[in-house]
Amino acid sequence: MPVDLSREELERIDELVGARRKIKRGTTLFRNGEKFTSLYAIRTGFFKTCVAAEDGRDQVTGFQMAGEVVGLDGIVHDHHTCDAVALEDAEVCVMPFDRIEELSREVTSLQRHVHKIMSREIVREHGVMLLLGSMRAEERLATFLLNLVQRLHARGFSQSELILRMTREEIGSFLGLKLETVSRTFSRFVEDGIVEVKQRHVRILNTDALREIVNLKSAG
Amino acid sequence: MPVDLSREELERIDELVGARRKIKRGTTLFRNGEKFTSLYAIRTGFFKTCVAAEDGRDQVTGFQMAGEVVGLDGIVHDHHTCDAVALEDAEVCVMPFDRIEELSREVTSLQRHVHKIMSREIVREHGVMLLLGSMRAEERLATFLLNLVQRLHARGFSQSELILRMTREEIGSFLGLKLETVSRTFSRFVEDGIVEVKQRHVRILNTDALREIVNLKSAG
DNA sequence: CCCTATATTTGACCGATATCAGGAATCCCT
DNA sequence: AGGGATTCCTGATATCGGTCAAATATAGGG
Repeated sequence: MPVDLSREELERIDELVGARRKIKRGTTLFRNGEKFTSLYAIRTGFFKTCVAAEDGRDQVTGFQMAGEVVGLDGIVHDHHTCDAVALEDAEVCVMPFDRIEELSREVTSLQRHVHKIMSREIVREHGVMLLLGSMRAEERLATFLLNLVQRLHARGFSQSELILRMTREEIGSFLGLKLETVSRTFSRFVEDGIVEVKQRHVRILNTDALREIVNLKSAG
Repeated sequence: MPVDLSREELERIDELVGARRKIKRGTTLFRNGEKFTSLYAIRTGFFKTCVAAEDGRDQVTGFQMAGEVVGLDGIVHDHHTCDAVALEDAEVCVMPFDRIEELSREVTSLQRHVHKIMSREIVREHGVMLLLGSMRAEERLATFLLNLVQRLHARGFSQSELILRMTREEIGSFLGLKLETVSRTFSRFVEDGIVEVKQRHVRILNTDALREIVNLKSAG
């Protein structure tokens, strides 16, 4: 992860990373109610996090990929308040949180880094709230695709091609839509020549059209 | 704020609180794009925070009252990414963030406290995502009222009576509804004898009914 | 204390998304 | 490679909340 660190600082931070842990597709890294001990840096694989209401409803709160950190929800109450589920076989670095706190008292840049990670998550969630609170189905899906492809691109993957690791239902849960609406909206994008879709394989043919869908609507 | 601290630690933390600042109703504590310098602990008054999309749409991301902290969004990019607007004349403690970081390297309990505040905000936002993503209008408003009254009660106010500091439009923005829907939903609650509403003054007559509305629906 | 801007309520109608249902494609395990 | 389960697509219909419009109430500055 990109922080400016001296050699010595880097060595200190190596102490922080405990075991690695492999997570099989479909299994959980942690679950709502479990004791919080560590943050997890995703090395490989793809996760979703979701919260559940008492009545069984549940809401995907995010999708996380290599280089991202999960587990921040557990800090407040020493217990996790959401589930982290691997959508494909994955590997994470386990970073015991008391070690993180200890080290970040000594290594200023680590302290700063931890704060930024948490703040980034807060800002990301603001974006999701904007999406859920004010966008229409097409805008939500377009926003979702642009966000995914941008994050993948930052990791060296294609700007225009991606494989969805999640089902239509999971996309729908994240976007506040039913899976049928997700499917129909994909179909409309295909009709309009904006994307090609073969099941989980998506190729973006017209990125600008997606951007327009996001920005042009409503109060535009 | 409730942390266990020694006398000495308390004195250190006093250093942290810089000036107080008064914010007139309708004016902003900080704005999207402004340089981030400080977190703000609300002493008195009531705020909303909102994010804006390029096209002018905007989304209220939360309402904050005495004892709560605003400004966490600014940490990632050293600039704020939302507006904090006072909904009534307010006063805040300005806490320069570099002082916070400095002190929390020395005072473990402060470090822990800062982490918890950020994690709490993340968890709160998960709840909002669940609301926006999966609840119907009545459930959203019931959840909103229960949450507000619970927070007010924790501050020594009534469990059943509250004064809304925000407009129907702001409630609607927060809940992902139009103001007309908020108004109509209030009216339905009144018809059903669940609440009394006189403009901004709300009296909850049947808390359990509100709880049922939240829990009983959908997958219940 | 009045006056005007702002906020709220309510009605009628519309449209986007949900719901229900059936069938097709695909994946994954054996 | 086969087969069953899961996922996905699409159509018909229902419904919730949005939109447009107008009347009323209220707050707060002058």
